Amino acid sequence: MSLNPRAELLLKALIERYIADGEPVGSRTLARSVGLDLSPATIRNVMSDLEELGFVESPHTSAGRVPTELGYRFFVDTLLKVQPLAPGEVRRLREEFDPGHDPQQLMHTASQLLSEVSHLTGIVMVPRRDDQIAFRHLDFVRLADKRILAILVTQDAQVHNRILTTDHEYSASELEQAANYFNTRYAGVSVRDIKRGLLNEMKQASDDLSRIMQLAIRAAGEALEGESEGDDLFVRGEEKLMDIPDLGDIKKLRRLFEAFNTKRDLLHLLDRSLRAGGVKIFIGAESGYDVLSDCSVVTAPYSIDGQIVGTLGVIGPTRMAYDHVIPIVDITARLLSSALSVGERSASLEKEDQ
Amino acid sequence: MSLNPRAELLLKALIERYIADGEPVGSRTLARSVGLDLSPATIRNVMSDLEELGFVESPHTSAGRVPTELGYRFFVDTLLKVQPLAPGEVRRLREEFDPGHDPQQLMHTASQLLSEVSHLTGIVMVPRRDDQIAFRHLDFVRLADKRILAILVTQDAQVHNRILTTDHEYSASELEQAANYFNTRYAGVSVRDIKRGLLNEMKQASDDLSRIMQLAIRAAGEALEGESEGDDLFVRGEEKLMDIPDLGDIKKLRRLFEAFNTKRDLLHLLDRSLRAGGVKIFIGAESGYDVLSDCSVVTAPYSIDGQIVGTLGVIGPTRMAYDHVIPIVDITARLLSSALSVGERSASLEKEDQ
DNA sequence: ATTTAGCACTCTCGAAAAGCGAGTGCTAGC
DNA sequence: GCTAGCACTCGCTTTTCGAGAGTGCTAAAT
Repeated sequence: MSLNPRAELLLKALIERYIADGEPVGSRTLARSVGLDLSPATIRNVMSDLEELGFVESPHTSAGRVPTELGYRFFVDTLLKVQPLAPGEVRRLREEFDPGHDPQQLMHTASQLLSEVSHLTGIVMVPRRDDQIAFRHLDFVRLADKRILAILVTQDAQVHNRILTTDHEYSASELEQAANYFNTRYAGVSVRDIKRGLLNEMKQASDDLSRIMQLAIRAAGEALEGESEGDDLFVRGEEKLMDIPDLGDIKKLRRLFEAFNTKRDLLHLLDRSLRAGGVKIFIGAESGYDVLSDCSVVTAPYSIDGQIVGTLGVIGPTRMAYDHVIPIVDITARLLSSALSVGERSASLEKEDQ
Repeated sequence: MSLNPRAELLLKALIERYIADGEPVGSRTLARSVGLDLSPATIRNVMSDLEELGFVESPHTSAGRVPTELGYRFFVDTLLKVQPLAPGEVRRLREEFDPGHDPQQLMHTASQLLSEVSHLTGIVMVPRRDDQIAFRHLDFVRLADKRILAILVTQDAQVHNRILTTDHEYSASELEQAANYFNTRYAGVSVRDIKRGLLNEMKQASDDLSRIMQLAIRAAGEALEGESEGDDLFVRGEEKLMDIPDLGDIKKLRRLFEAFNTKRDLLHLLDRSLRAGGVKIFIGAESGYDVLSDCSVVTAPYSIDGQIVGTLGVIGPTRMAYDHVIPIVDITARLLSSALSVGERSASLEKEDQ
């Protein structure tokens, strides 16, 4: 679907104006704000066409025009020129990402920064895909009788832990032995492969060893899975959503906040955008979740050592400054990737983020 | 300050009614709802007295009466009879506290339950007082060059971790040696004492050992302190606050949500109620934080093996069902204490919670 | 064929006005 | 000390009205 250049220009001007002011844009205003020397009447004719095509609509007979979701979509796809970030903001972001921190902390930082810099709600999905995360280190700590604390460190330096209750009492040296065996044997192997490998192994192994290894496999499995509820999503700056006037209606807002606590829908959405590389934008109902119906979500995947492991982004009103938000999300994803990657700094960042 | 019995009865009836309906209570309504056979006019006279004393007020000339903060205070202090919890709710709470879980998870559960059962916002403060928490186990994991992951387990089976960047490269065996030394020597000692002890020790020790121990002290110190921002407070069910009609004004609500993210004020408040044992109630401005001006906070401390370590509670409208909320907070605190205590089950719970 | 000027029309928003209902305070009588 | 009655006060809702903004249409101009 293509538009004549003048119509495009006007649509662009209208959307930018609407994003800036939040009020329906009338023909006179638009005539003045756009460079072309056209009378309001002409503009009205063009608007009429745009309305026909579904790009704009008017809230009521005598208000100006407002972009529809389709209009926004066309805008971000073909009209939008993203603004380079202010150097100050880039510096700010870069400084806050201290690669010396552990992943949890980095993701926390990321969500916080996304929120602060964009003035929207920042979200970071924590990776929890056992096929992509490699095992690094396992450690047992004896608690009371038959209760053992299993600590599992993954390649990304993330620490998972879980209390196991066993039916047999293990000695400290037994535990140490099991941990050692496990550590030397499985370092660097993906968690999923370990699970498979262990299943085989247990069939062959002697009874005694097998019992301890059974423990180890439980530790590995449960430490990762048990957490799935809880620490899998960072959300910061939820309160910023209260500034969205379209959500004046508290009911909607409440449902949105419930969604933050349930997390399920949000995780699905982020998971969807995991597959597609690069910045992805969901406008209003496009997300498919009607809690997000008046919101847009801008996401970007982030990676560890080149492998995509999670998604981050922001949630805000459909009427957001996409040209500003997109680079923020983009750069934050890169910075996080780079800080998480234990290897050398990602070269792509150095090249592109100025 | 004492009231004649009839006035007390009426005040009690008025507050209960107001808590139930949320609307100013007029003399006729009150006359009907209270058992006494009095005419509205008589009630009006009593109300006039109560208003004089500052227990009630009317929003405007011709509305019913509404309790003041002083009224609520008098109510909870001397008129309130707490309702025993419904057996179903007690069972529900008890079942959810699986002592097999780790502390983080238990606290998460606690905040979730507080919110669900009370229909208010649940908060749990995570203890982080280094003088009360004993050291249990330390472990180092080598990451890339000069980056070491320190994992510290405290007596309550809480796992803390931190990435240290060192200026010297340590071998795996050096690290193991340091951890071993530390573990055998300091098991059971409070974290604060370890810090002090180490300072002395480092002056005497040889250079080589001292360097490794320096690492250990950094690990111990930073692992605990580095977390102070982030995981120190669980808040669940914030969205329930949106149902408070007194906060219809979004501005106030927004400030409140900001307070949840800042956490500072909330932590102070919870810290204050740490000292006083038992359930503590802050009504409106009593908390001293004006974000909480239209809210009440009901808190109770919880303990590990008999020693108070943290506080939990709920935040809701001043107009909340105190008789119901108080036992919820009370029992949740006990159940959490009991689940956290690695020793035998706390006897006090068994006795009192029915 | 496109653009423009003019004009009648529609609709929202805010202020002002009116009516309703709930509840009070007061006074006089029981 | 309690109650009945009554005038009065407010807040809330609905209505009315006018102003303002912006549109669509038509007819003229380029």
